[in-house]
Amino acid sequence: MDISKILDYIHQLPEQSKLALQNNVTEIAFAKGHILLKANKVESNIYFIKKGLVRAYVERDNEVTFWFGKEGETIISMKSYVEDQPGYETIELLEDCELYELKTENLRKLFNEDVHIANWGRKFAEKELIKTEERLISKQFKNASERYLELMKDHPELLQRVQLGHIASYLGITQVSLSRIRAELK
Amino acid sequence: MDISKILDYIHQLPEQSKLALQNNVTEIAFAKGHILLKANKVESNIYFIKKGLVRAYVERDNEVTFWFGKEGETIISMKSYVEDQPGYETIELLEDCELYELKTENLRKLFNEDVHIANWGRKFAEKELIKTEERLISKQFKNASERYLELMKDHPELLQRVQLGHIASYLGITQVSLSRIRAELK
DNA sequence: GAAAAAAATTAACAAATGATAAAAAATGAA
DNA sequence: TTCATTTTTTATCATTTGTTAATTTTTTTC
Repeated sequence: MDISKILDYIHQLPEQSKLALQNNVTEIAFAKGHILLKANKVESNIYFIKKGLVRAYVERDNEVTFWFGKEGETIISMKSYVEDQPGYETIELLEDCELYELKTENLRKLFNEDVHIANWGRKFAEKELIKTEERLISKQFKNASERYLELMKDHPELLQRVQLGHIASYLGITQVSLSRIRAELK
Repeated sequence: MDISKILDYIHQLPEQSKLALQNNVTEIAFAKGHILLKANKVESNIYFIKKGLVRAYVERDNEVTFWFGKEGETIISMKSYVEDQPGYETIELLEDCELYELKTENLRKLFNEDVHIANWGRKFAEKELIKTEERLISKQFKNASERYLELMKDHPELLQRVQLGHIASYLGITQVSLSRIRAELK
């Protein structure tokens, strides 16, 4: 998905504002397995995914995957981006990826100069917020197998592209539990 | 908490922009038990809490409380505010409340006219996003009693002001489970 | 302050999920 | 292809959380 489409997909922008953003973006590619972003560091770039798939995880006793990003989606260390503080997430590439890179610093400048871009940034955060809130609510009153079915319905392609251990972690259960759930559904 | 402080608390605003917002705000009060916002309706106002306490819940077989708002916080039906669609949450007043009311329509106008207000709105969504994401992650790798201890640490006053059934629901467990956890901690 | 109503706790048993280990299946490298 | 490695499944038992119902405590109302 090319950058112009990605930007508009987040929120429609006037041509001039879109160009201002595009002028600050550079293309970059990494191989599967690459760690794009490390936890506990202030990250100074954000990325848009042109092609490929990544996951965000938090490291504890085990790794907890809490987000998958694919074509058209945006990779951000929220804490870095919002509060200039070290982030809690690590981003790992699950496939070879082509990315668009944008320096946070430049984006901030644009936010202050262009009301359309400021509102575009607002829309981005608001949409992400709704998605996250819906997942939280789903986690609160659906059991593991309902959440699995929901994921199958909403993002069937993930099950083809991501190994089950990561899916299980994303659903908040162990891989063994997920295997059991899948067996029961047959 | 008065409106000027609430607005700045979300994100510092130039005096003129703050006044523009304040000019669109009216004060209003409701009694404990009042339903401020109903699920499945498009809501045309947002509210800032001057005084009091509210909860947001989703209705399923049971009620699932997923948010508490107190002095200084903002009451929004996210779906209404962001996508002009009926929201999923109902807002109930847990105490007598004094609120500041702001018409979504007027806020949208201000977002398009004033870059400072647009960025203020962006910051609001971003901060809420981080809070929600942290709760999601916490839900993903902490068990019920760890989540209870976390809530006690971060928001001890809630335990004084909110009945345990709502707390249990917020933590994603039954009230009976919460009682058991509290008994074990003694 | 007593009675009624609501909220919180306790107990017993059921169901869901976790932990560990072993086996089977799939994937990748030589 | 074949061997080694990784991923997934299966099985068993332990732990956590849910369900229901009864009891106690707290709050509200008259």
